[in-house]
Amino acid sequence: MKKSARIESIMANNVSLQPYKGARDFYPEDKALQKWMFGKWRRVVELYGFVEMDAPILEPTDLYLIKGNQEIIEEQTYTFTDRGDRSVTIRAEMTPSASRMVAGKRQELAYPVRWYSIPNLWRYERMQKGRLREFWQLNVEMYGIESAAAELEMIQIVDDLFQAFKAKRTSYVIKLNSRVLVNEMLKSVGLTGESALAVIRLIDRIKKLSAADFAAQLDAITQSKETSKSIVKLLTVREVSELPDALKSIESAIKLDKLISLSHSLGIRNVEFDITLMRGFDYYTDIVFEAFDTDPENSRAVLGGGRYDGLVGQMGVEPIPTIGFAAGDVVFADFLRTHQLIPEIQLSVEVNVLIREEEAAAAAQKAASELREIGVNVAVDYSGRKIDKQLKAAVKSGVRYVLFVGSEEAVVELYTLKDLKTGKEEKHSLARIVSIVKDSRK
RNA sequence: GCGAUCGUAGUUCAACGGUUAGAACGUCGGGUUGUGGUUCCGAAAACGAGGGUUCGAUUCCCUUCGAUCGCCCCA
Repeated sequence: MKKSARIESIMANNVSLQPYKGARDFYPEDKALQKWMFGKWRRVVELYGFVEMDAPILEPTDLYLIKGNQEIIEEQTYTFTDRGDRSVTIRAEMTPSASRMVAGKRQELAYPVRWYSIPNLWRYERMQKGRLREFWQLNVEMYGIESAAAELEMIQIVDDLFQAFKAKRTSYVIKLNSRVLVNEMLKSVGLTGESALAVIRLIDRIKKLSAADFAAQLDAITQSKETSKSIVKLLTVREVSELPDALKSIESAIKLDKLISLSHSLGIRNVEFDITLMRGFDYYTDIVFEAFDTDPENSRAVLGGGRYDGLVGQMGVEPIPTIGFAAGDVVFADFLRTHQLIPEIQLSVEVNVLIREEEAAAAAQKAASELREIGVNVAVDYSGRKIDKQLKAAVKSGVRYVLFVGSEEAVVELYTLKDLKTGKEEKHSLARIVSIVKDSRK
C-alpha cells in the first residue's frame, strides 16, 4: 500500500501539537474547572425545574436558514456537504434545534416546557477576548408562557447563576430593554422599516463610538438633524418613567417597569433599564436582557436573551411563546477569574497508593481493590521508583491522600495514610481510611 | 473579511548579520536527607514553517501558520 503524498508530508513535518485554531484542549485540570462551573449551572437551573436535553451537533443547514440571516450562516458557521450531498452545519447555537424538537412533539409536551442544555458550539470567527471558535453555552428556554412571570423567572435564574459563584451584585449588572418599546420609539420619530433597523444596529454599537461619530452616522441614516436629535435625547433616558407619555404608556413599557421594580423588591438591585440594549438578532419580539461584568476588563455580555415568540412557529406549526437566554463558558469563566471566584479545584483521584518495595506490590493492589469496592477513587504508582519520587509525583498531581504500602503494613493490615493537605500521617485500617476519605469529601 | 502587536528549551526571559544560541524555574537520572523540604552532581530540551537578500540569517525582507488585542459581526 502506498502512502499519499499528504500523509508523507505530515510525517516529515510532524503534526502540530496545538489544538485547532480557536478550540481548546482540556487537560484534566481544565476539564475539572469546566465540570465545576457546569455543575453549578446545572444545579441552579434544575432548582427551577429545568430539565436537560441535547440535540445532534450536526444539523441540516436549512434549519438555520429559516431564521433568515443567510449571511451569518454562510460566513460564521462550519457548513459543508456530506457524502450524501446534503448541506450540513455544525451547530452554532442551540435554539433552532430546541425549537425543532419542541415543534416536533408540541402536542404531547407538558407545558410550560422548561429545557436547558450545555452544548458545545462552533462559529467561524476571528478570536478576541471572550470569543473562540469552539465554546460551550448554557441554554435555558421556557416554552408556553406568555405572561411576564416567565421574564421574572429568567431574571431570577440569571441572578442565581451569579450568586451560585458568590459574585457580588456590584460586580455584575443585568440590563433590560424591550424591542417593542424601541420600535415604538423609532416610530414616534418617524422611523420604520429599513432605516429603523439601521438605527437599531447603530445604537447597538453606541458604546464603541464617540458622540460625534454616533451623531454623524445617525444623520446619515435619518437624513434629518431634527430626527437624530430626538433620538439622541431619547437615548439619554435612564428610567422608564422618564420616557415621554406616549411611550411609557405602552404595554411593553409598563411590563418593563414592573419587571424592574419586582426584581428590585426581590433583592436583585442590579437590574436596570438600558434603552440602548438591542441584541444582534432580529427575532426578539419584546423583552431582551443581557448581563455584564462591571469590570471594563470584560466588555462582552456574560449572557443574554429575551423573548422570541415567533421561533417555534417558523418550523411551520402553531407558534408557542418562548423566552430564553444563553451564557457562554468563555466569558463566564473570564468573569469568575476577574473577580477571583474560582477556588482550587480537586481532581477526582482521592488516594494515591505508593509501593515501598517490590514485594509489597500485591498487597498494594489488594488494598487498592478493597478501597475501590467501597467507592474510593484510587490510583496506584507502579513506577518502582524510590518512595520520595513517588511522593513528589503524588504531590504534583494534586491528590489529597497517599497510602504507603510495604511488606510490614501488609502483614498487620494497617497502612500509613498521609494527608498531603495537612501533612499529617497515621496508621489506619482500610475501614478507617475509607471513612476518613469519605469525610473529606464533605 | 480588515488592522495592530508578537512568535527563541515545557515556562519566563536573554544574546547575536559570523564558531558549540545562554540563564532561571520546571523536567528526568543520581547522591545526601527517615517521606514532599534543603543541598550537591549529571542529563535531556528551543530559534513556528517556507522562500528571498547575503560569502554567511535566529537576527533584514516577503509569504504562510499560530497567538494576543481591536474593527466588522456577535444567534
